[in-house]
Amino acid sequence: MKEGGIKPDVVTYNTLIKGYCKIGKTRKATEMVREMEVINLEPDVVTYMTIMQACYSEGDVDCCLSLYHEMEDKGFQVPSHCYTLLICGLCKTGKVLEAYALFENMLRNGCKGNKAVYTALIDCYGKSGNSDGALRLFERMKMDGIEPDEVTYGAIVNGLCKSGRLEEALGYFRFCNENAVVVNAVFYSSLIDGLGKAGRVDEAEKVFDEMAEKGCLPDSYCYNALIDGLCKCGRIADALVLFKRMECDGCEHTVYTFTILISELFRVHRNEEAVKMWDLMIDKGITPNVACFRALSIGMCLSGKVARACKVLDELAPMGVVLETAYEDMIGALCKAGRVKEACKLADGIVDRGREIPGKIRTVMIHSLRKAGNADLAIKLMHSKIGIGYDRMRSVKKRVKFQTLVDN
DNA sequence: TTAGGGTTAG
Repeated sequence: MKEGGIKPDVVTYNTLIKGYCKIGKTRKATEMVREMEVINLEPDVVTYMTIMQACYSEGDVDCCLSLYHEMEDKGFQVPSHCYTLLICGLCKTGKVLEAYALFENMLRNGCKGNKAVYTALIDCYGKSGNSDGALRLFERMKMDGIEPDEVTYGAIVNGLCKSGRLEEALGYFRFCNENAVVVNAVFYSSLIDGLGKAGRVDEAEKVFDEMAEKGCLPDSYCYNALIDGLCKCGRIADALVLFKRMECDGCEHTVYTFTILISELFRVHRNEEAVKMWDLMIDKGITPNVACFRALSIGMCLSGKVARACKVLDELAPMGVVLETAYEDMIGALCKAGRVKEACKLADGIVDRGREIPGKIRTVMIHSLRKAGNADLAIKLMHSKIGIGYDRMRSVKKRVKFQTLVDN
């Protein structure tokens, strides 16, 4: 800064930092804080909160925590919103105990709980299987003078459904209907999913129809939950009808829709239709993920089409889709089905083509055999030279193949 | 002339 020029103050820096955060340059924003310290300009609460907000948006809870500790060390008055971000961040990552501890801190330091914090905590308790804890927080929230809304009720119902407490979930649904709490599609999808998973798909269908009547359009979550429920009850024909209707109603199919149907079609041995589903998905430009390919590859492997599964996987790479655990899933599925010979053949093929490090495939084979209850072969593999001692400079022929494990 | 949060999936 030039002598006699106007020196930037903390507000100038905060504005600049906010700008960097806005364009996603959080690191640069953090560097600005160090720059401030160099020119003896103290960052203030707004500085910290601006960066913390950016870290929160990026899902970096550790960064939020260290900023919080830095604020505490400096003796700053920690604002309520800081606790909110930390608690919500911890809840998102499933750290229910840490989140609750911070909630206690928040209250101890004179801040009041709010809707977001209570809802996040209720959701986190529910997801960790502690619905009673969630309900206790729900009561405390009301005692605290904070009115639960459709999001809070959504979290409560989702938690209850996930722990099989359907009747109580339905009770809250009735309560909302009777007390003018207009529930949203998220709420409905949790309920439809819960009913479907509990084998009460008729009721799930009723709820699905009811929501449209009430002016709440079902979204892809609702469709997928009902399609899944219909499949689980063996009503695949109805699931396929709904699959068609979904598109007609203007609701996009998702990778979840296809995964549900591909799994189910393979399960009932309608293998070619399952493969057609996959092709349809690719044609529609929907990117498969690990779980979707797992459904396809396991189905193919168990119907004797291991090479075909490998071919599909190879076709994905040029599309920019890299599925880390694809081979592990296939080897695991074959071992689980007792088809160790095919698993070994697959393992050799993967290594022969240089697709994976031999040592990794060896570990996968040992784990898969053990998991499938075939401890004898797992131990035999462990004490053998199979799959190790191979490098690219040597002839592939010298390597001991996985197949020798089951040859004699 | 600066910081703003919560719920749904195979």
